[in-house]
Amino acid sequence: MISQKAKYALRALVELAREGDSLMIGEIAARKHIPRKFLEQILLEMKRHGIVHSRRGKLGGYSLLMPPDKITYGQVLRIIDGPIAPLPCLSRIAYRRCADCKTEETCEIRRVFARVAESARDVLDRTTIADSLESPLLADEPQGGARAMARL
Amino acid sequence: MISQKAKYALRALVELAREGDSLMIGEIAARKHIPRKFLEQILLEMKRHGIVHSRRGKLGGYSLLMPPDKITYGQVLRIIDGPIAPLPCLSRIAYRRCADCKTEETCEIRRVFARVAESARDVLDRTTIADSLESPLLADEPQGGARAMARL
DNA sequence: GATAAAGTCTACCGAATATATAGAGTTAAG
DNA sequence: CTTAACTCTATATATTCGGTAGACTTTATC
Repeated sequence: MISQKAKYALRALVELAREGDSLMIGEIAARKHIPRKFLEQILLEMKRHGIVHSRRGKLGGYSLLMPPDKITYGQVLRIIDGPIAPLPCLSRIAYRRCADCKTEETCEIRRVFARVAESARDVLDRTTIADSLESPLLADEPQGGARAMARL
Repeated sequence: MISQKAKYALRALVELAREGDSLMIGEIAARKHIPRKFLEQILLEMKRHGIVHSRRGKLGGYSLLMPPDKITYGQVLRIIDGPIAPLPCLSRIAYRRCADCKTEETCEIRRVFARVAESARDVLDRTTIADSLESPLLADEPQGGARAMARL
């Protein structure tokens, strides 16, 4: 399960992309039903990672710093929730050996989760905020992969 | 990230499958470096779900109740860690609406995570304990499904 | 330059979850 | 009837999650 925080982050970014312009934090919070002070922390972190830009003072607000089709789900999730990999020894951003694992080559379960990680990245690193922008009613696949949208 | 507990469960099941016979809990714990009392709880839960069988008393021990190629990774992970789905509204075993989501049809992020869930299940529900049994050196695909192994 | 309204930063907090430990109880073999 | 296994329930401890609080800084406008 992804965290509530990550959901908030993604929805806020989608909202900023929809608006196309600067939005006040309170306005985003109200529209997406996100606790305002919590959203502050989230956007601040997005700012530190160069995803959004902010302006202070009256007439302040947040806006996207990168074009929506350059912001991937994977990027956002790694910032908020940390590694996508299901095992620390499979993480690209925060590799750690599994404490109780003698050698990775003979780990019985590593190869299985490597495939899970790979397919999760395949989706998350190719899907962008822009892909979530289209009207949900005539929603089509992100970029042509009809197979990917199959049942469930 | 999957939990430590799930890793223990999977490794213990692989060890039981390797042994092919009954094994004492202490023996499994020693071989796989799993805290003994923690493993007790795990195996008890596996027993409640019909995965393993136990015998009490002297000469007691645990053994698999199902053949290793019928025990999937997905099955074990759902018992120990709960839903595989990244969002509660995408879970098959524990569906819950996202509290802050008006309608699922218009949720901006749901469709993306539906694809992640699908591909994770694709791997986890097709891979079994038996697939982790082969010598890691001449490791090949789980069961011939070349598609499942496809690039990335 | 005072005020109001926005973002910034740091700290804290309660509840839940993760990772175990402890110990008394039950069963079965010898 | 003793020993050695599994069984069950409770407890402990640390970390994470989801959120609040409040003081501070910046900027537009009067």
